[in-house]
Amino acid sequence: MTIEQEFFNQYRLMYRPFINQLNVQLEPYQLYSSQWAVLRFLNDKGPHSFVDIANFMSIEKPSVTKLVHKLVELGYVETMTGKDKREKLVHLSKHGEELVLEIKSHLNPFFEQALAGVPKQDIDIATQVLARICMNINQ
Amino acid sequence: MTIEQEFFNQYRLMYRPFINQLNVQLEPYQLYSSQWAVLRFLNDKGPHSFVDIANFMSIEKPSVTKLVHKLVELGYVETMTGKDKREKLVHLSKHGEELVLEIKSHLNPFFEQALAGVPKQDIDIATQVLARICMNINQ
DNA sequence: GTATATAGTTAGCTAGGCTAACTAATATAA
DNA sequence: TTATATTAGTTAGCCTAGCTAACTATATAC
Repeated sequence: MTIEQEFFNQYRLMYRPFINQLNVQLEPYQLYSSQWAVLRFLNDKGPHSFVDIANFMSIEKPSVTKLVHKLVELGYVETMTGKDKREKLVHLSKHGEELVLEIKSHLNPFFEQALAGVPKQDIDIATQVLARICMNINQ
Repeated sequence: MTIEQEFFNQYRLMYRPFINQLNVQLEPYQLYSSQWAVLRFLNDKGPHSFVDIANFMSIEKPSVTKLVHKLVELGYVETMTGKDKREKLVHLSKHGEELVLEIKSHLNPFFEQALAGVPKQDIDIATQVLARICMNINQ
C-alpha cells in the first residue's frame, strides 16, 4: 500500500465518525452539518449568491436552493436582490449572526478534543495538505 | 478562527470534490465509492463478518446488508458461514481479488496527482493526524 | 428451560446530494 | 435592433448512502 493510498484510506475512514459527532453537536440548534456549512460560509466570507455557494461547496444549484430555503424558513438567513434582477444575495440575519457565534464557541471544545494530543504544527501541516489537494483536484 | 476550526473546515471542503472524482475513477468498474470501500477492506484485512464491516466503516448493519448483497450480485464477493450458524463471513471472489488489484493500480495516478507537490513527510504527518482524530472521536 | 444477547434481514425513512427541463433576466452578435 | 445564447434561480423527480424499528434465527447465561 502506497503512502498516498494510506492517506486517502484514513481520510475516508474519518468522515463518518466525524460527521456523526458533528451532527450530535449541532442537534441542539436543529441544524444539520450541511446547513451549518452554509451558515459558516456566509459568516466567514460575507453575503454571496446561490451560484457562489454552489461553487464554494462543490454542489449543484438545486441543492443550494433547498439548503438556503430551509435556512430562510428557520430565520437564520435572508435574501436580497443582487447586482441584477436575476441574482439573489444570501446573507445572515441578525439572529443567524448570533447563532453562528454561539455555535462556533460551542463546537470549539469538540474540535479541541478531536485533535487532542496533536501538535499545533502538525495540524497546520495537515490543513495545508488538505488545501493543496483541493487545489490539485479542482484545477 | 482557531487552527482547529480551520483544519475541520478544510477537511470538509475537500470531501465532495474528492468523492466526486473518486466516483469518476470508479465508473469504468461500475462501482460506487462506498462499495469500493468494502472491497478494499476485505482485500486489506481478509474475510470479515457483516458486523465487522459495519464497525470498521462506522455504519449500521442494514447498510452493510445492502452493500454486500450488491457486491455478491456483481460477483465480486461471496459469503460463507462463520464461527456459528448466525455469522456470515464475507470474502472476495477470485474475480473480486483481480478487480481490486486492477482498481488499486488504476487509482494510483489519481492519488499521486491529487497529492502532487506535497512532501512525503507531510503526507505521513497528515495521515497520522487523521488516524489520531479517529481514535479520539471513537474512544 | 427460560430470558437475554447477537447476527443478519426487511421495510420504510432521511440527508444530501444529482440531472433535466423550465422561467426570467441579461449579454452578445448579426 | 432584434434574434440567439448565456446566466441565476427553481421545480420535479431521481439516486446514493446512510438511518431506525421491528423482525427471525441462533447462541449464551442463569
